[in-house]
Amino acid sequence: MDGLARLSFLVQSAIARHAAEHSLSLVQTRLLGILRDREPTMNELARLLELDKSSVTGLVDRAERRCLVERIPSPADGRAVLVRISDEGRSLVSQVSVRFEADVSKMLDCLPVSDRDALSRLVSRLLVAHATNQGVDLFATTT
Amino acid sequence: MDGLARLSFLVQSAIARHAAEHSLSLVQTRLLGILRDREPTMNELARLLELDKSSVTGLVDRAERRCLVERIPSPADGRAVLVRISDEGRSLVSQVSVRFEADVSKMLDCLPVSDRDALSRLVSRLLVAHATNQGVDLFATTT
DNA sequence: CTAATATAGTTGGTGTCACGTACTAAATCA
DNA sequence: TGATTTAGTACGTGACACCAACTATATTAG
Repeated sequence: MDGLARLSFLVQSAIARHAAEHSLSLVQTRLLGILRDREPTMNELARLLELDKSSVTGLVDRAERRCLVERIPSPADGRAVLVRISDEGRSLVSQVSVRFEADVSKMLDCLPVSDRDALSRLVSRLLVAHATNQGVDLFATTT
Repeated sequence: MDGLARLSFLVQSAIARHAAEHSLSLVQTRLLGILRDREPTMNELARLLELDKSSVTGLVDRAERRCLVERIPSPADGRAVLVRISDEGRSLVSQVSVRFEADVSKMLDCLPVSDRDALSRLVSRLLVAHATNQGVDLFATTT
């Protein structure tokens, strides 16, 4: 299934294109996307992004320099830091997201509605399937 | 349709994981994937990868240093250079591709066969749809 | 309660990757 | 033939990713 790979490159480049309109990189956009509904520690962020923790330090540094996110000392753990998205960060990522979704809709326009629903259902199911596998993987690798 | 974005990150990270087993980056792998059935000039390569031509120089430099590709002077144009994949490059990319496809099949295992076919059909159709749009875009921008 | 260990995060060094600009050489146009 | 376009490279900069080493806080053992 080579098609999935090619589709993923298309999707990524669409996101990157809209992100670039706001001088955001793909990774910065992904960071902000994750922070929309979470306030994780650096460590959790590294796990969510599948990055080394030292990579996350630089990522958050650059985002913080642009006032897109904020480091908050964790009240629960003196070592830990919570990362919180700023209003500006939230605004930027939502603009990118809106434009990207417009792109996707346009691309889906050529499909009949029933196919669109089918696709949506299949994609969700794949994500769920992966999430469970991921759980297993994590369990396996951390043991 | 946030799902498509998340799926694309999953796919990319799966490819990256298998590529890393052979010390290949995602971009290097993509380069080799493109070269499997083509022998483009640097310029065409830049268009295929949607990169600046100066970026392609470095990309091919690093691949050539590892003997994964070869620069061939174009017989038709004294300025141009053709990029050809080597046997080793072909072998590496095919190994990555095999493992990735195994991943995908495993992920698809939890879907009924009819859904798998449906997904495959939908993905192909999206790619075709995009290709035509892309064609239009290219026509528009190059005119 | 202190000493050993584990954990959270940063720092510094290296390499990949992407871009813009400036350049060389070959092709094309006038 | 002289001017302009085109293919590719060189160089400088910055984002990004990793590893190894380090600091500081937490946790655990004795």
